[in-house]
Amino acid sequence: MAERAAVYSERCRGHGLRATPQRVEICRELARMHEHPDAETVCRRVRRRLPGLSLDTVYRTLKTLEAEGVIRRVGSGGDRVRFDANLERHHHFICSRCGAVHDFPCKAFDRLTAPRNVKAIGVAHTVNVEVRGLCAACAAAERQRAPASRRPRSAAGKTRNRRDLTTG
Amino acid sequence: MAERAAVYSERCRGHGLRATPQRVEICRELARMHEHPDAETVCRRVRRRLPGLSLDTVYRTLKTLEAEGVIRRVGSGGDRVRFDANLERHHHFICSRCGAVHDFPCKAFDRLTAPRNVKAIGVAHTVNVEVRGLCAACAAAERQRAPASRRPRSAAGKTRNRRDLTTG
DNA sequence: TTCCAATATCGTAATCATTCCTAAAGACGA
DNA sequence: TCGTCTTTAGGAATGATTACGATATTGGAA
Repeated sequence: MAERAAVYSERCRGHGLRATPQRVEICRELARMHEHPDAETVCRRVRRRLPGLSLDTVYRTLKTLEAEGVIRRVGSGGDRVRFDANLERHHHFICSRCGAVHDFPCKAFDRLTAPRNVKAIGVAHTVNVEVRGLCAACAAAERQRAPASRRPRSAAGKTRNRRDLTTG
Repeated sequence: MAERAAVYSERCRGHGLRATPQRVEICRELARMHEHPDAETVCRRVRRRLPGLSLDTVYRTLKTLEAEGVIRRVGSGGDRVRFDANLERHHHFICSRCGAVHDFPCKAFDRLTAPRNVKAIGVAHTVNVEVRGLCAACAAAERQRAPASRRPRSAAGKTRNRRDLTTG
């Protein structure tokens, strides 16, 4: 545990950042969470150790870590930004109806490398696969809505309550 | 031209949606644009034909089209959501520094299919690859900032001006 | 063709995540 | 120890997105 803190201190310094307790604890918490937390969730959880932590600091730190390539954003979300600090390679399933993001592992996808033509665009660091479709819940709702026939005359998707649907 | 409108009318009705002129024109404009426009850009362009178009309608329509799987969001963006209506298969390069999104084609990636374990999550529709790294501009800026040494003591990325950096 | 209920649109106001501000205090690293 | 970077507090501002009430339009039935 104590060693872990040292690990993240080193990581910060390696990126030319001061290893403040706030940054270290935010990093530790991110590494521990395998969900896709938003800034407020991170703040809430880190506050258990650093009660005075300000939300502003969390936003600043997350932005910094993203720019350094330590974490990444996920979900193409509209309402709130979510982050992914899962360092193991994994891929994403995104529900185009409710916006939920689920991780899944895939050895075959892990082996993919960027093709040559991306050199013209920039320097590639990571390659990940994004699968889109309907999550189980939305697919069930879809079947419910149109059991066998084609169209129930009304009631399109009503895409409300997009928040808090993202799970790990 | 006139036929095109009919095509999109049909497409709307095929999804159980009323074929209003607003929707039809928004669809046509999206199909024509191979960039990754945000809602406001779409609105601005469609207003050349439908001057009274409200921004609210654009937002609603984009959300509806996304839920129907006709278009998708891109970029994991924080500030504004951008959409991708490019129906040909292609993949994305995302700069983790400035957030720019670039398309690139790749036959090998086009052949990918969702692995079996996603069945537990939901029903897959599309598979796309996301490459992350530094775009040419940001990579150049990085070299400039730290020509040979390691760290210029200060000045982290300063991720400002994230907007309008997304190109097609 | 005309009518009607369901739906979509408009214009504007409200919402809400995110960022910025200042000053003061604290902490890191050399 | 010192200088500089960071954080805090506590608002306040920003700006994209969405909700709201009134009005207009659509698609199918009479």
